[in-house]
Amino acid sequence: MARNTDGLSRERIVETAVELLDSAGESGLTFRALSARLKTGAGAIYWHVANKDELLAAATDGALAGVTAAGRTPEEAIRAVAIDVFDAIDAHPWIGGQLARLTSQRTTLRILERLGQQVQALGVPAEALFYAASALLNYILGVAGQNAANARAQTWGTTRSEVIGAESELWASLDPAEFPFARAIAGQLRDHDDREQFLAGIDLIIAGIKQTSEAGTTQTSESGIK
Amino acid sequence: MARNTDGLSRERIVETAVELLDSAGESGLTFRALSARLKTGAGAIYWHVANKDELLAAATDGALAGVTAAGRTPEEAIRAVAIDVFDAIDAHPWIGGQLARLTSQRTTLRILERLGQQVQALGVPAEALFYAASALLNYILGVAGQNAANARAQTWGTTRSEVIGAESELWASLDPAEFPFARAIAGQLRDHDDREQFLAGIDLIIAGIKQTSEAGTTQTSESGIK
DNA sequence: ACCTGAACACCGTTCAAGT
DNA sequence: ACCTGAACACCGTTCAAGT
Repeated sequence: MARNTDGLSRERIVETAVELLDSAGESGLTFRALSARLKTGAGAIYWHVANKDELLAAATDGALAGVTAAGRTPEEAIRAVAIDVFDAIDAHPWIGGQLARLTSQRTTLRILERLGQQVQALGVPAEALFYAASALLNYILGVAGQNAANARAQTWGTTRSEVIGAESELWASLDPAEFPFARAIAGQLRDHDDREQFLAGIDLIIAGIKQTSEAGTTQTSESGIK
Repeated sequence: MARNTDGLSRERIVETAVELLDSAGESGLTFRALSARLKTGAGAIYWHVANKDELLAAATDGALAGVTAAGRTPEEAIRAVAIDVFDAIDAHPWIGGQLARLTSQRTTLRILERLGQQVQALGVPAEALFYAASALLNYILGVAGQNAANARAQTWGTTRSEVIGAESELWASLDPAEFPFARAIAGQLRDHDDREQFLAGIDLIIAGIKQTSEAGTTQTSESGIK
């Protein structure tokens, strides 16, 4: 490593793309901006990277490479995987948008693998494994997408708590006949913590997985053993 | 209604945008294509619609206006909401991508309201309502995003089952040391039904919500009553 | 083998000018 | 009040030409 410091390389391109995404957001990554920062021509990048989608996938893949599954129990390990993904998105909000678009199947497959191994360790019967693990993955991807959308909706000077505060007031002022629920939880929206909310959802799914698999068979039986 | 058949109107613009999205996908909606179909100038649309984001939000909102919450039990009603969203995405794949981007907060708020009312009916304690309902919403949005991504990855002539079959074979051929889980469930991936998988996830979350709220307090107590 | 940079075929959006 | 359509300021991608 550390060879070829001056010449262009896929590694250096992806690295610079991440810098651009971190500092200027999704819309900041441009082949022109990228080539300017790399002091090269716009077309040169295409020698090392097929197109923008591949570049984004590589950037996402790199940023999530460190997702592990440490924990003394399967439950803890599942939470650890989820937290790793959450923290990565927190540090690089653009990851959320990419994950939700699935352009990087390799990345989601790796996360699914980590989750699935722990779901297996939970004692879930073989025929229920796929649905259980993918429920966790889809939930994580949903939160990822929302976080990215929230980050995108901000930018213009406002802080997160200002946005949440305004949204909470909006909910509190809705028509009581049509939106009783939103009104009732407006206060919880204002005071909630994103990470706690995220983990509460993970815990609900884990609880559901454990309970359903303890019950012996799922409601949709006769589908596994044939 | 049915007035102004010839003149441009927000209604007619949104309607035509949906046609374009349905027939040509997300990339098919262009102000040039739209104005050509409406036999008007590209700039005329801006008189009725602020920009493309607003147009997409209006299209998404319209396509999901029919989401209801019919069902004899809260569980059934939650499933009904989820199925309505799933079916709408199935019919108009571009909705998934929009929902995951949250450009249409009104739409997601309405879905959250429907889900939340039923979660309330489930007997969930007040301080756990927000997390429970948003877990369901985030899961639904996650699946929505994945469906949209799958639809996007297809287009080029291949059928859904061909794509799934190829992916299943890939999983089966992965390194057993690194991807034991993916290998184990490759068959389930091949044979699974998208709707059944989606509903299985909903059921897991419902089971988790019921079990956690029956237990009296959640792990994260002391946060609600103060 | 790798890089340059002009050119191509698009975008969303604006805006003077029309009716 | 509403519409026209040329123009602006961008995009991602290609490709002849260079080294």
